[in-house]
Amino acid sequence: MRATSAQVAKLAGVSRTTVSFVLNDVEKSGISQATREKVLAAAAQLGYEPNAAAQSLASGSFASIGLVLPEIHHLYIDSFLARVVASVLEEAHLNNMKLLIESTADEQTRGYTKLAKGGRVDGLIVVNPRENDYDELAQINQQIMPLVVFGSQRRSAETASEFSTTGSNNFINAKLAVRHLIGLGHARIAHIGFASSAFVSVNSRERGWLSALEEAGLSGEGLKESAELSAESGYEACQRLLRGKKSFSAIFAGNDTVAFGIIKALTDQGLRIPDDVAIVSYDDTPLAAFAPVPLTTIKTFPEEHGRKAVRILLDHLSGNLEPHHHRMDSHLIIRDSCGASRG
Amino acid sequence: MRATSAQVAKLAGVSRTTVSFVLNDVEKSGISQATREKVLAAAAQLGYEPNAAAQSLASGSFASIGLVLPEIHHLYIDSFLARVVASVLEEAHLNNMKLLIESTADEQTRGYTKLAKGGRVDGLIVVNPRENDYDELAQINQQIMPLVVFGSQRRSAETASEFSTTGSNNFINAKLAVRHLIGLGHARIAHIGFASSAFVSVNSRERGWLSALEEAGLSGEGLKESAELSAESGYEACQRLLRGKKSFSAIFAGNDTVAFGIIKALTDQGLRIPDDVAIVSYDDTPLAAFAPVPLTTIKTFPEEHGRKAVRILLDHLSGNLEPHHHRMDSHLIIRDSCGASRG
DNA sequence: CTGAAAGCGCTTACAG
DNA sequence: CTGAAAGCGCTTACAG
Repeated sequence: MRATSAQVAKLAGVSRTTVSFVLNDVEKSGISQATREKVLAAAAQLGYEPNAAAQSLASGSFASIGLVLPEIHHLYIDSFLARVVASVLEEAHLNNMKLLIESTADEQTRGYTKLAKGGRVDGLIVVNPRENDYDELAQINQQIMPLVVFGSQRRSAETASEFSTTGSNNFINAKLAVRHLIGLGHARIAHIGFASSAFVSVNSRERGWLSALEEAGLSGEGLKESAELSAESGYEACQRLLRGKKSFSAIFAGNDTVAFGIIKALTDQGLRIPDDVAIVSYDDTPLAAFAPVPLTTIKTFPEEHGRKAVRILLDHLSGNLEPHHHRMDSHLIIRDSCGASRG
Repeated sequence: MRATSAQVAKLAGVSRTTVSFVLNDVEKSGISQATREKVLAAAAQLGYEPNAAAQSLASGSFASIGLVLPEIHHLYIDSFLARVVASVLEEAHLNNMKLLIESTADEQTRGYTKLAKGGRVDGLIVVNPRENDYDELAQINQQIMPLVVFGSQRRSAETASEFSTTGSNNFINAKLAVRHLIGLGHARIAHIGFASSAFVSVNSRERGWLSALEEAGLSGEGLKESAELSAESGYEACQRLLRGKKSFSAIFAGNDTVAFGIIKALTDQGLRIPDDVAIVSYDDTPLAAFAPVPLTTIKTFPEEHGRKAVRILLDHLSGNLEPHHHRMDSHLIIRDSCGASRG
């Protein structure tokens, strides 16, 4: 069987206390260098690794964080989430934390609370929750464990301070994208959301689109469709738009993946991009530059936000409970799909 | 603070034993329906969730599996890994197992053993390991905990039985892809691997390419390049190929992501696909059909393999230690990039 | 059908 | 500088 700390103690000729102190680098317990080396040697000789369950139970900490993904289905399709997972994982490991991936499959009760209590984690990072989830999340943050929301913020400033958030400002960025199209002379600008607008990130982008239009005295009436994450669904949403009564000369795509479908739908229809329809999208995923028409898109920084979410969470875990809101300036990457590059 | 089983027991007027039996649905302990309901009610009233660390320590099981990714960097770039993560997660949750994501960043000592011992998991799924890792993996499987390797198998049949594996047969599939090109009349077929050939999956595809060539009396001499996962790296690898002395009329791309870069490199050079250069690639990622030239590609089933890996692992965990090797027939999805569809 | 008690392998005041 | 001992919150034979 596996070695225990008692065996290490015996082999080293010390107590289990000393073994624990040495292996955990406890500062104030001035263990002599000689003792320290004996313990280390004994541990190495036995291939000792502490039992994580016993450690957690005794210390009250799991040394783990939970990453909660909205619909695991998203991971299949969109590279955005994968980048979040990867960056959170890296940063967690850098800080000697394990990472558990959770998802909230259940439709009615999202089950965040159960996750928090039974999740063998010390804190939670919740990616792109729904508007409806916010109360439960705030309660968890207050009563159970610290929590950072990735990818969306609450609308009202008043309640925004309940828990920490990181992520791009969807509203402002969407506005930036649509203003760019307006600046290029477009007046009929459609929008295809990348998922249900129950997701805060989705409806924030939609509101940004609308807000930019209104600012310019334009209307989005009849020019909105929703996709369901995949390029296929973007293709279909664009077809619905084409079949609609309203004409349009530009599309603000909810994200790059959906934009791939939009490009194909337009092309199949014989329309040229950007000549007949200009496109601006969102995310700057790794393939955006390799699309059939290289995508003009909002570059966000999911990796940065992911790492920052971990750091904020660790800060909370170490006692600083002041909520923190991390934003980074996104910007538009101009490629071919918007038509701007041709002067 | 959080409720404990003692509090639930007290509120329900029973012992902690009974609470444990009811909450864990222990079969043979014929708890009366009345008692059962009392316990459930008390647990619900207190919002009781068992402490996972205590459960693990007492039961000796973590109810968790570890998913070990080769280089976490891959996740940033290639959608293939994301599909594996998603499917493994789904299947794990279906079986009430938690999922920890691990990675093996360290170059020299991969650290699988440490992961296994300190990983608070009951078993491991290891994705695309390197050839060098196999001995350590076999040892873990034998001495520490069951383990399933995803995405590659050992070359020799003799040692293949040491641990279970799932994944597509890279060698055979690569051969299939290259034979298809040969069948279309191509005689100078280049290959661009998607990563270092230290990865078993990479060098298996390369061997498949070579084997198909040799079978047809062709040579691959001077026609091999390696990318590093990204579309950009595929672009550059293709440029190197174009600068080389050997001419070629077709490319077998190591995966779809790399193929996106290859398409752009060829197009930028004024070459037409498939007229001047035909392409067949590997994976059938969600965007393969939306590439500038829709990709003819090997369709594998990462989600199926991911789910199967979990099921095999659970089977091992429940005592059946017979190694299992799961393969599925892959096939070629014909789209435009190979030229076959134009008859 | 149910309870008292040992035990899982650590950590951590506390005492020396 | 180091050790004896309590305790973390469960599970699980065992006894009744």
